[in-house]
Amino acid sequence: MAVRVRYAPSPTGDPHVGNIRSALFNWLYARHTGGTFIVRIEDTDQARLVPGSLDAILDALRWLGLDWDEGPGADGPHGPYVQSERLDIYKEHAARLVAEGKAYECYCTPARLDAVRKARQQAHQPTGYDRRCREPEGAEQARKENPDSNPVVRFKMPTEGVITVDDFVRGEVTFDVSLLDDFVLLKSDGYPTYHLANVIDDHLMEISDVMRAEEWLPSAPRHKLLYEAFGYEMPRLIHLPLILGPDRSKLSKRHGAASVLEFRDMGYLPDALVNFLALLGWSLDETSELFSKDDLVEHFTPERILANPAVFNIEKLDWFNGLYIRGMDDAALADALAPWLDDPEHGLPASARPVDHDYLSTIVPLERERLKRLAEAPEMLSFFFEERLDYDPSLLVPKGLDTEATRAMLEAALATADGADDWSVAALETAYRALAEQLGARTGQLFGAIRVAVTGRTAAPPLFDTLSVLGKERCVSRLRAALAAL
RNA sequence: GCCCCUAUAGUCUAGCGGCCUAGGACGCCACCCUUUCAAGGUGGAGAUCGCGGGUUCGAAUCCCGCUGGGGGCACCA
Repeated sequence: MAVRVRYAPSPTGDPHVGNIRSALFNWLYARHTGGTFIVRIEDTDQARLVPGSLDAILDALRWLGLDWDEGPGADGPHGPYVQSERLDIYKEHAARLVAEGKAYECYCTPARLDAVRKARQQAHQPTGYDRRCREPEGAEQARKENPDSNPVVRFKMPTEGVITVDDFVRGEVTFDVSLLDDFVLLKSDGYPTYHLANVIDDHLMEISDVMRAEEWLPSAPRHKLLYEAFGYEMPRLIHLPLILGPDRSKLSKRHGAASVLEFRDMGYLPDALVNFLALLGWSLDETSELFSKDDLVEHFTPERILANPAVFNIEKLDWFNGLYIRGMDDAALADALAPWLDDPEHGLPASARPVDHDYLSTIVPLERERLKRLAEAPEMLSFFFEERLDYDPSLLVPKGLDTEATRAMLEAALATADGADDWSVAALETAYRALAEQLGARTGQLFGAIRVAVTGRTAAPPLFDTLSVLGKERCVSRLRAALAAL
């Protein structure tokens, strides 16, 4: 049977990493099997819709390279792929269940429902609807109490017995049906609940495997009963372990960055994020952990999905990102860096923009292995571009030397620079090593002082590469400025 | 309160009855390389495999209980 899987986000907020990990696993499974990846928008909660969030979700998918075969902007045979455009379908199906005696209208008010819930909890009973409207008398009474309200449609659950659902990751999970209540299928505003819309659409869209987060496992028995009520075959269920924050609760906004778009904006590479996310709840073997997207497509199988939740460890993401940055060639990294440097808000000062691409290409080899995130570039590379350096002059004085000795050293360094006609890395190194010897200074002291003078910082790429890239003119004037500031 | 899932180092994980004196990775520490910072290399600390019972000649691996952690219990998804 052809694999047809779906990612079914609801446009109620940012595309957070837990959600997108579900999208990734579905996508990987579809691509691994040559199946179909569908994006379906579950916008059935009118109250919680967040404008712009649909675009944000689709942007996140595009950014990560998770393309869909059917869904928004990719029409297929089972559309529309937006649930708010399928309302008639859900209404018909709900009406069918009512006509068959498998569902019923309920007129109870939220206030009453709330009271029932509280009373049950206090009585140490499972919370849930008391089924008043399931009997004609109860419904009649409820209708009299609320003559103006529209009813909801509730599903008639069996009142006893157990139901076993088969989760591909966990095996058989058994629930006591008597503990489950008659859940709502159709809301009073005419929109379906998740349970109804999901079951109908998964069937109509011929979904073969439902891969979703573990938080859905408790509603699986309801879904199974719904499939049976409609006479539909149930897709295979694959529940993914949750992604947790450092405090071990479900990862959310309050843990800091949770939206995939935030990670993009912090300068993480999509492939690094994908690699990292793939390893949260899935692994291949003892040692493999470096996976390109193609590798993942080749190796991903649901058999290797774990059952236990995973804590989101941003330090490992940082490591992955550094690894992927180091894996980029000069041209690719320069291209990736340019927009960050040219960004009016977080990039280089206006006077340094736009960056010269050729110049940037010469800088890239020096900074590649120092960058963890692209967003660090403006701060890290600024001294290559700014005219005036702003730093604490006391940094110029090396350990073990005083101001006067430093001055003498920098004057000699300036003279050497001034007199140099070969500005290559090798020539510079030869000249300055000779100078250190001539001055009786340790190389660390001399080079350190020059480094601060020329970069404004104590930590920078190798000195002679830096000088060479910076060019003679800039170095000479910075050495002069340093002497003036001392 | 009721239900469900889960349990190997701080974190991600390998392990599916003997190959485990428990392997890999991030992080941490040390050393090497070295003009600084990184990167890289080498080494190290860190897990009584949550605890207690079984089953078995033999258990991290199977079973049960407990405990911890998480999730669910809406006219939200």
